[in-house]
Amino acid sequence: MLENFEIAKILREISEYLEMQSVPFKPQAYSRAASGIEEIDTPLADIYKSGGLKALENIPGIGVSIAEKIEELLKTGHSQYYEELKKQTPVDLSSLTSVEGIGPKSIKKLYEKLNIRNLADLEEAIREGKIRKLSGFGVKSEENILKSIEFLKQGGQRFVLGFVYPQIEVIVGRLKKIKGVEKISVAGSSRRMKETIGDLDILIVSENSGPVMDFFVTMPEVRQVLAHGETKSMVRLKNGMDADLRVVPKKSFGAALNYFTGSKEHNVALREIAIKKGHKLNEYGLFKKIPNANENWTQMAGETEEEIYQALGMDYIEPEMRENLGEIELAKKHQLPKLIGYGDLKGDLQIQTNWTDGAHSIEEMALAAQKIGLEYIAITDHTKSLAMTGGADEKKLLRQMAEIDKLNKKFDGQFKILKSAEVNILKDGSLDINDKVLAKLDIAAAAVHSNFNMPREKMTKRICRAMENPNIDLIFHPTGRVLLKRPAYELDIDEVIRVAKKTGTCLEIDAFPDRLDLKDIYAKKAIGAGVKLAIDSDAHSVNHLQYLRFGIAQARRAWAAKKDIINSYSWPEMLKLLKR
DNA sequence: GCCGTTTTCGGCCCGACTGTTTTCAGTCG
Repeated sequence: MLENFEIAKILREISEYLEMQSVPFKPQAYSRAASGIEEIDTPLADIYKSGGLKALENIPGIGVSIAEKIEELLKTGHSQYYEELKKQTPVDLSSLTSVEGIGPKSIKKLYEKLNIRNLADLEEAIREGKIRKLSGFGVKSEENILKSIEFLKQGGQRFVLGFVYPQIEVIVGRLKKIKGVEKISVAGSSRRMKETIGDLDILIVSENSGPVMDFFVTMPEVRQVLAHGETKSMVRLKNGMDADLRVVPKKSFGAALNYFTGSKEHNVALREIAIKKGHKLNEYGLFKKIPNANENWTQMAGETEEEIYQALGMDYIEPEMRENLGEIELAKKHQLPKLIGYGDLKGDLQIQTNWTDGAHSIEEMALAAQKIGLEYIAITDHTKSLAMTGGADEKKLLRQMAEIDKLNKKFDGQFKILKSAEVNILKDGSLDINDKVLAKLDIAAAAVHSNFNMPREKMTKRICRAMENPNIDLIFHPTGRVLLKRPAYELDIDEVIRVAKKTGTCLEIDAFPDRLDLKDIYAKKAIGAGVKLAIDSDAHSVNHLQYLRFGIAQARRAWAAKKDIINSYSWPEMLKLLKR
């Protein structure tokens, strides 16, 4: 049975094929349907089973025709319509569209003129100088395509943590329930909450590993079994990610967890400390020599990580900090910062609604935020120069403010909606909303959404000029990167941090999984300079609020304490921290 | 192909940028 993401992917490809043929309006319809499907947590198969075609049509963006195509996909695993389209242009759409600057029309031309079907074909054609001869392409296009392919290659087979996290939780949750599984934990970069991960490592303690392993290799997510043993199994999942499961003895669980969590650099440093003390640290435990017994070791610690760190003479180090960037020295001196916790946020300062490109109303977003325990949100719809989103002009912003006043009355102090905006920073650093209206907002944020290819100095000046505006409290996603897709624009981050400090402007950690912007090391720099940060979901729908977790993780990787994050304060206290 | 506190038919996010062109197609957000 096809899963939601697989069906969404097919609909999205249909949209791109229709785009190739310049079919009007249908591409957007298919693309919207795909987005609608990505928004829902219930499997389409279940929706269809319980309510048939009618239930499918209730999903936003899905009508009679697309519902029938989903029905066909669920029943047969195929779509005639999709396959007809694919036959006309049999190319690897998802990889080709991931090249920056290449869209459906170019893909069609490249296939028809040069028989290019995938990235390898494309790269070869460029090396042979064939692309520049096509009308509409030139030397510059070749250079840009090549640059983008190189960037994609560097990403390799990595996955954005936040996007695969739900699947990880399902797998771990299921394993946890198996009889005889005493302990379970993810390890590796997923436990350190790195922004992207290469594979998934899971450790368990169980007296009887056979049935656990059997279960693991036959999970519905598994595409291929790479190894299936008593203590270790490896599978490749349908999404292309590898997952390893190891069974370890109870007395070694902490040591194994420490070893497989890494980072490698952190582990090497720990092992050196052990050696200096005359001990030995490996994935089975921390051992000391038995006097007078040649090469005989006895275990000092290993069942938990805490006892290992303690035995090495230091405080427990949170996984997010284990990069050997000074955390070990602090742990020895008992001076580790108390990191902001996963439940410490009281508000969310970047929320999009259906006033622009969000999926839900202001009230729906507020209720969803309240449900996950937040006390306030700021509504930050796009502004007018971002035309594609229906960005707000001054008039529309004022209308929205009135609407928010009404809603706040309705919430009657139980929840607070703050008036804000994601104001667009124009090419010269000026803003597309006038100061008079900006001053009326509770909090205003600014961000760059266009002209990414500016020289470093110009881009730095542009952002700094926005920060000099007394009405701008916060800069959203300050470096503009999109993980595995687009690098950050050229920017002097030290200068941006300096001006942020000088002007009292806050910087954001955008928690959206493929942004995580500022990234950990920049956020750490900002905190070090005394700049306050905000952790925001950048939610475009109620489901996105859960992404806050990944922003908090990034902040923890940046050694942030609660006091460094403005939205860990109640809203009246938070407003007092702003420069306005 | 979808959708309706402007509509069950007639609209659909649209302006800027890039690199190719000599006035514009394609892509992006």
